Amino acid sequence: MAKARLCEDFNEECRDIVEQLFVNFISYSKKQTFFHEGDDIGIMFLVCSGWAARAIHLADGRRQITEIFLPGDLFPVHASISQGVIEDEIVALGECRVTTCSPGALNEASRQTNALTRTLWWLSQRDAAILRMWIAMNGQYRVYERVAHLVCEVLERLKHVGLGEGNRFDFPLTQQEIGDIIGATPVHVSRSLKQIRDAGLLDIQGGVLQVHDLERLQKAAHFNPGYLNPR
Amino acid sequence: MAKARLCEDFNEECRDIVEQLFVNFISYSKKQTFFHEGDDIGIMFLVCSGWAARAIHLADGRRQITEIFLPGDLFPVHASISQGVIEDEIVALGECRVTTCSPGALNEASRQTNALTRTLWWLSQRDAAILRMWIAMNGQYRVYERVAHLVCEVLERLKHVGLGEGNRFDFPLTQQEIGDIIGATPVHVSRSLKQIRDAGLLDIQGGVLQVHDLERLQKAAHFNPGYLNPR
DNA sequence: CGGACGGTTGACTGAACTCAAATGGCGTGG
DNA sequence: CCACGCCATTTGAGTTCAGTCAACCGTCCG
Repeated sequence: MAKARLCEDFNEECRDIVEQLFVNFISYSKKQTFFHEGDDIGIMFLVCSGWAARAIHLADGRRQITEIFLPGDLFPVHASISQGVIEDEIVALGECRVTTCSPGALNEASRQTNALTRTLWWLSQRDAAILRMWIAMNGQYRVYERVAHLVCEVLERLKHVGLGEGNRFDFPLTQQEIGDIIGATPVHVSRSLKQIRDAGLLDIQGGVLQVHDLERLQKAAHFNPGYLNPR
Repeated sequence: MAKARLCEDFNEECRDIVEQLFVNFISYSKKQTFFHEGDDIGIMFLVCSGWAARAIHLADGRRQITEIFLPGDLFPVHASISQGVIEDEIVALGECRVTTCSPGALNEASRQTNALTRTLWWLSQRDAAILRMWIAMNGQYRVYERVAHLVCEVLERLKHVGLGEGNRFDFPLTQQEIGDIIGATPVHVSRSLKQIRDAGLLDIQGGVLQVHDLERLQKAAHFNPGYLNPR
């Protein structure tokens, strides 16, 4: 979160307010579930480092990751349990450090600072746009295109918060988890990654992803970053 | 919208406020695009009758419908144009009558009425939950399961606003449009619908869908309505 | 009457899944 | 330090699901 510059409205003032509001630090370890017992209001999380994901557990045991949270991302956690069954959970993908804040405090601050209001609006719009794009990805794209698109999106999002320099970034996902995001089996993810690797577009080694040819990768993914910058 | 009772918080007071705020009626005809020229803020639409959809146009010409708006649904429209290309549009599916309101007026009213605030929160939570479920549908389910799930979801949503009595409702979608929602070709949608029909689960005739065996349809769809009722 | 459109059906193709086995890294415990 | 087991990944072979191409039908509308 060091040099986050999410959107145009996120200025120094915003940063200061956020840093004053989000004070409690928590660390989650790989596969640990974010949990905050029975509160109706929920609690706001801001990712400092590492990745987290929201996942749906389907009736037949399959799992779908519906959102990933990268450094700088803000999201509410409130238990989503229906008839005693956890339908919707948030889980750390690798080590993940976050800070927290009550939604009330954030709303209060937002009432007093227009730039913060607009930043929160921007974030919610962007998150919704990502959800819609993932619907399109899963509905329309081939598996290797989805893998490529995911990488492009993550890289673009990381660049918004000053990470991903040299088209290189920490990539904690297993192929199983990639499959849970794009709706494919780990076997097919492996094959698709091999295709992309063999085409010289990227490499993954030791949890670090290096994009070699961003332009061709984006073309292969039909990636257009417009949806990540709502106005 | 006659006897809408969306969530617990949507009471008589809310209904009165909404009826006072949303005064301008507009009708859109089949395939007509919702349009409101160059405003940054956007404008709020409330569906009175008929269906509308938000669709993404992908680089290769394919189309993905990412949201459908049924009677009682509230959504903002603001031009989503990047580099002169329409990426995201809202279009009528059949005849669609709506009312409009400025977001500012709605926010102002919400500041004064807690029940309205909570209703708006409930709506946004539910919409996000639907987006996430659609990601899961497109990622994990077989095409005939997706078709069944879509019907279950629509029926459940219609029942929230007092429609769908007798498990019967107006269904304006073409098979092409169903395919644009669930990520399938119209040919395969036709086959899947035939399967579902032949199993005696539902019938579509003259733009009216009749569910014959809701329980078995829900089972075939792995449908669990929990996500449509955020708390 | 003719054309456009939506829906149905068949034959074929191709993408992605399943099942299965083998590899290699990594951490734990002897 | 080594052996072992676990986990993630890779690869192969066969199957199934869904897409493509194409023909045909019915209806609605100009």
